[in-house]
Amino acid sequence: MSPAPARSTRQRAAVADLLSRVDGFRSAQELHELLRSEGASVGLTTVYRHVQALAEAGQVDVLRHEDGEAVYRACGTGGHHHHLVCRDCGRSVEVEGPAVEAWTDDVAAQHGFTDVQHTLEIFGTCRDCAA
Amino acid sequence: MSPAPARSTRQRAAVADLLSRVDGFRSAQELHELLRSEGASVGLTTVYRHVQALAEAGQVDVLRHEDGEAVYRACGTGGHHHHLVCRDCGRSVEVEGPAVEAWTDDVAAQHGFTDVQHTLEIFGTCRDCAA
DNA sequence: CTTTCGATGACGATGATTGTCAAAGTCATC
DNA sequence: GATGACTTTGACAATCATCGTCATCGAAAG
Repeated sequence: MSPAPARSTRQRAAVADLLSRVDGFRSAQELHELLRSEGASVGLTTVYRHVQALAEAGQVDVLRHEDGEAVYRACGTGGHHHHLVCRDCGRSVEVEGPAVEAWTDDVAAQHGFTDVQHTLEIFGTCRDCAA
Repeated sequence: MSPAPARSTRQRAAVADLLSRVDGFRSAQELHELLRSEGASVGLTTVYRHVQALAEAGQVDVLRHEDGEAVYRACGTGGHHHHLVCRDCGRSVEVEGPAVEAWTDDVAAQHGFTDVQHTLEIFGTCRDCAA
């Protein structure tokens, strides 16, 4: 198999750049809107493709709103972490919880589960949105 | 406002009963399939309605697969708890983590977030499915 | 039994996501 | 700078879960 070249295109750069500038979780549709409003015309399909590629590459984190819509965010830390997300504005804080990691592995092992992963997200209303 | 009558119908009973017999998370579509295969004909729309009503009433738990599909399960414990879910067969174990609850509230408070909730699910492969 | 009104379900509508494929762009090479 | 091979793009159609509609059915009360 070929090592996947990954060409640099205007669209790829635009999506990656936008994600790095926004400090909250956004849906593909929202990102598409933002790009258009900034004058950078990128097809919706392309936004989906890049956002998913970045997610698979581990460069952005994905989670789901209550309604199931996928939202994306570029995170500073490359390692494993969780999020404290404002349910109003989408702004989020990256948090780590070593104790939680250990606990989940423990629980899984106790019940004979292997190949363990977990999801942990905290939702709330941030100070600004509480106004 | 009226106190919501909630009539007892064959369909309502069938959905509730099925959920109580199945020990794993199932999607509305899967539940609909199961009901049909058991001979109990219930409309898909009706399955959706009951499953959501039960979820709002706190009688079943909801979570989302990776692909965003909602899956439901009737849980024994009424209180707040989390799940250890087999990603192959959907079977799940209810677990509690008092330490985690405290930690999430703590973290949220530190960052000025209020009205806090959280989701925590552990995915793995159960012993049976590891074969 | 009859009336009343919520419950049902076939069907269409919605909305996010994915598949398709011709046209345009990128990169290595000449 | 031009060329060719191969990738990426994006308009559009297709999927798929889920929700809205509304005529019809059935449970419960009188």
